[in-house]
Amino acid sequence: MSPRGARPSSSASDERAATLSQVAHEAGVSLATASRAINGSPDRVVGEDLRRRVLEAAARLDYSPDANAQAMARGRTATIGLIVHDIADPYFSTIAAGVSAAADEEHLAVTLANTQHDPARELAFVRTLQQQRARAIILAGGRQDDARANEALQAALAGYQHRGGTVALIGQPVLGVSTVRADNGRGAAALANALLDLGYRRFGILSGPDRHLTARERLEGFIGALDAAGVTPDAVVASAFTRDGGHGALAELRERAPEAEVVWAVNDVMALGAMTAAREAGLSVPDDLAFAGFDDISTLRDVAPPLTTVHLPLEEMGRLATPLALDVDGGVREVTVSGEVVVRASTPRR
Amino acid sequence: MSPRGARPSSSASDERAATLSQVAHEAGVSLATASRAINGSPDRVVGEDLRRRVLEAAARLDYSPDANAQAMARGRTATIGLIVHDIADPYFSTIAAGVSAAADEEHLAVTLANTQHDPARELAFVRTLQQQRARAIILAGGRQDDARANEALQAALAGYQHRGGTVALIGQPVLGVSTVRADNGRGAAALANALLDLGYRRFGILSGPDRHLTARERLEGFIGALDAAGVTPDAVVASAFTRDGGHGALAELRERAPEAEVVWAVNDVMALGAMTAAREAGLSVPDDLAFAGFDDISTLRDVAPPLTTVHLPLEEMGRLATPLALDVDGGVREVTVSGEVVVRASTPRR
DNA sequence: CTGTTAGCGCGTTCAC
DNA sequence: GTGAACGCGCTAACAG
Repeated sequence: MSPRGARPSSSASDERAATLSQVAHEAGVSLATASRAINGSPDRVVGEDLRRRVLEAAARLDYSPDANAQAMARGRTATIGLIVHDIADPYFSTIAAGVSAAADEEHLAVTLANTQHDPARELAFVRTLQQQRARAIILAGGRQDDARANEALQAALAGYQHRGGTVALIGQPVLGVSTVRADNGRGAAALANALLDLGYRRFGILSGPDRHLTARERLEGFIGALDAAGVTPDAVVASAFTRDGGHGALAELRERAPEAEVVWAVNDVMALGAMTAAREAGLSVPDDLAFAGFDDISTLRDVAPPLTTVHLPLEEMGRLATPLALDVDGGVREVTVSGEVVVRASTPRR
Repeated sequence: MSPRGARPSSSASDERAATLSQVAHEAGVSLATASRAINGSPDRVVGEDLRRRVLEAAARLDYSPDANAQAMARGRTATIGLIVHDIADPYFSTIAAGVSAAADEEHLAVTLANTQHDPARELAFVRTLQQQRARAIILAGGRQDDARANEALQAALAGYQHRGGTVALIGQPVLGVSTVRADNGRGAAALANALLDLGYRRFGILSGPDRHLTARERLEGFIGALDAAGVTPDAVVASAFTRDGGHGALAELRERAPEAEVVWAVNDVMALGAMTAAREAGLSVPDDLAFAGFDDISTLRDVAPPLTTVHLPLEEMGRLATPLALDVDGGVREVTVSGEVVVRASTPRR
């Protein structure tokens, strides 16, 4: 193996990185001075000359501070944990992009945890992040109305917070921590009204799991608005909150609501899956059946016909969650973003 | 604030977590014994009785090992870094899901770095991950043929490796490290032949940036196959390797290749963007113009008409990269996955 | 402004 | 088997 890469000008180049004390030695100053020069604490009080000497020595040795040692000495890390249900889902990957961008600005590293929709894994990740002493945890994704799971999670988060960690949620504030939430009910109601305005009267609804709070909020908002207009949906079919959930549930919906003019799914991926299923069944969209969703994931830009939905600023939500999560002053805050109805060609006027 | 969460049975419950030595004290054993009992080093030589006492004490104190301290003492972390161009792009988020799953199995945490297509940021992340002493780094995304940027990156990676870090790429092996690569040339050629078989003779091509190696490999494979059949593309238009790149470049392609029967873009997101642009221009897909892509991102499941493409096992590629990245024995290995042509309705027989 | 000295929490030699 | 002591690399008092 020929030696490659950086080559310190002096002495032996070990397998391991140069340490601060080596830098200090090389610069002929004390450890403390080297530390101050390189880090420049709030009190940037190192003589310009020494400071320069240290920096040069560091460059010469290709010094790279050890974040673990710093974390240890400082008592806190520069890491933020992000827990999502499924990073491959555009909903979450967009949120992740937002969190990542915001974390970047704060010079924080992001540890990604992908639960694959498994509450047990979610719990395990909270513990792992606690071990890493992550400064904050952001939990993205709607909660379920599952007392046991929520209690376990809440206990784990409480333990984490008890030790100085801070937490934010993107979803529902059921856990007593700061939360970025979407005004699901209002958004869904607005969408329902928009569809009514367009002339739709026969609705088939693909709801998520009964206990999924986001699904429930949206469903209630939507049905409430229909109700106010004296309209009752032909059928409401529950399924998983995923693309495949929507895809698989369409057949039942058609059976139970053969007269439906429009199918509304509680999120976009479900709507897309259902739309595909409709096509597979030989239907034409939107002529035979119209479709609408919720979220406005970026994927929709290239879907035909363009899907009517409720726009949520997903990346922004990820961004917003970051300062909330980092907020140490213990206040439980709540930020609500509102959804905006976007009518597109998947729901033409009737 | 009412105290909530875990409550140690004994003494005061500090703001900070219980330490191993507290556990040792609580259990009436030495620090060393506690360490061995909880960790069970290769030499699991702690009496069953003591072991039990320690574990109980740990549970009572709600002990949570400090990963930073462990990393420090052990000399290595349990973290793997993942650098991607854009986590919101389905191509990368799917790879990320694969990496995440594989890392999970190895009990490694994943630090996510999102470069937003900026080489400078990429470099910065390599440094950050080095500071974190991440055990390995996975760089996903095709390289550019940019000597300066590549050299800088290569130097940074070499420094990282010099200090014991290991690296793997998902893309091209231009950096002298282990790589998971797709057989882009062969896949593209197979696609070209499939399109020829379907009766297409007039091709409009949306290539990526000239210096983008993945784009180039695919382009060359495709054109080579056309060539062998005595066919020359009507036009090749370069653009960004993104959805918007494809979307924006379609107009020029139509201008330069008005007779084209099919548009092939070097990746799916570009093809989708272009397809949308075609529709916006009033064309019907695939009747007026057929489309094909490359990658088979999951998004395609719900696109209409279904897009013909070359399937790449993206999640699997992320999975495969993980052991490669972790491989300490210094061998530069290369794994090639092959793409499989998938003909769908976006390219009907002519 | 700069240097000395304690730790941070844990793994790991060494002795016993 | 178990315990005592050292060190990982760095920051943060505390002195000068």
